[in-house]
Amino acid sequence: MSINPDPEPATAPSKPDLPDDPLALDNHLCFAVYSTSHAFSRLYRQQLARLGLTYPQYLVMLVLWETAPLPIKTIGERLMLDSGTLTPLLKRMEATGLINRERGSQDERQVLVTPTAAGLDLRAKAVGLPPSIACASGLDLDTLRAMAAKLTILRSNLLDEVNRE
Amino acid sequence: MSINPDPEPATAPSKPDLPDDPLALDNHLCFAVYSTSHAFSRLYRQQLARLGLTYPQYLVMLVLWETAPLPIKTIGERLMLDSGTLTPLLKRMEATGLINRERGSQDERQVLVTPTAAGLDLRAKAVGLPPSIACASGLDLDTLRAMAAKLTILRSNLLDEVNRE
DNA sequence: CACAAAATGATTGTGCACAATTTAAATTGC
DNA sequence: GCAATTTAAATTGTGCACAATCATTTTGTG
Repeated sequence: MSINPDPEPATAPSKPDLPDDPLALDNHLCFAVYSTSHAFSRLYRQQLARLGLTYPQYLVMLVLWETAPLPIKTIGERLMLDSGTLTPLLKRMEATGLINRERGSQDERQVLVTPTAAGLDLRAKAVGLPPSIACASGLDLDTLRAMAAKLTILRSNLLDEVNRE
Repeated sequence: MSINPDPEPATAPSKPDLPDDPLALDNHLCFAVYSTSHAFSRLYRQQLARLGLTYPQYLVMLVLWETAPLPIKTIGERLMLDSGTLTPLLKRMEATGLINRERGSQDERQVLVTPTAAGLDLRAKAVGLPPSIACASGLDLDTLRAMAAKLTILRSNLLDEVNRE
């Protein structure tokens, strides 16, 4: 980590006792990502309330609006979530009438997830969200695009390391 | 959102049916942040296992290694977490012997959190982590610093919007 | 064909996050 | 001086995340 924007002023640091401490919270990129993720989640919670969706449920709908039906496995690969997360989440979405779940006919192991008519209708109410959030971000589209691209590279590198054990 | 790096190639888009769909998952910066946060969490889970810490517990220790004792309120402001998250988390940390919790003497509402000797000793085992994670990120320090700075601005803008209702 | 290995989800258990409410203590306003 | 308000934590309830494990089905190989 060690993300300290100050080039060691040596005279008037904001934290005199920790001029360039790698263990300082503010030097942790992971915390910037973690806390920004929570900030997104809170803003989406407000915006998604009227759609009756949580943020992870919104992500599932994004995937299903692109392609459907899909097995849970594919949804999990797309969102990087496992069955321990998705099985109960999808059961809640089925209970609220947004999706249907049924075993695949040619492969009985799979559970195919399909949006209901209500789930498809929700898309029209969701189209206003991305522009609204982009506006709230206060950053221009080029900056947002550049951040997403760098984060995707970072994520890929981190996951490579995780899988290297 | 609308984070599409392609300037509308019109001829060979990677997703022919969704050339520049604002509702496409890959156009959501929030998902890049969300999934990168999970990737960090998984890598830290591996690295922190030998310290007996979860990632949020590690963040609490970072705060306490900077300043202690601290009331729960201050820890929550620093990490942007509320008492509903911190109270049980700190109780678990007390149970594992990393911190002590005691009511403040001058203000009986407060619970002051202090690292134990074991909690302070853990710092020596944690110093290797930030460089290890920075290496795993595969990005140079300037890039990491720049990302953290932009995320901090983004987070601030998002939270302003949340509090504007 | 048989049968071991792999793939797909479901289940179980732990630990965050957070909204909403409650309790108790401190502060304020009159 | 004391009721009304504010503040700090705790509690309650819901919903992710994820490791570990299990059951079922499919597939690969002799």
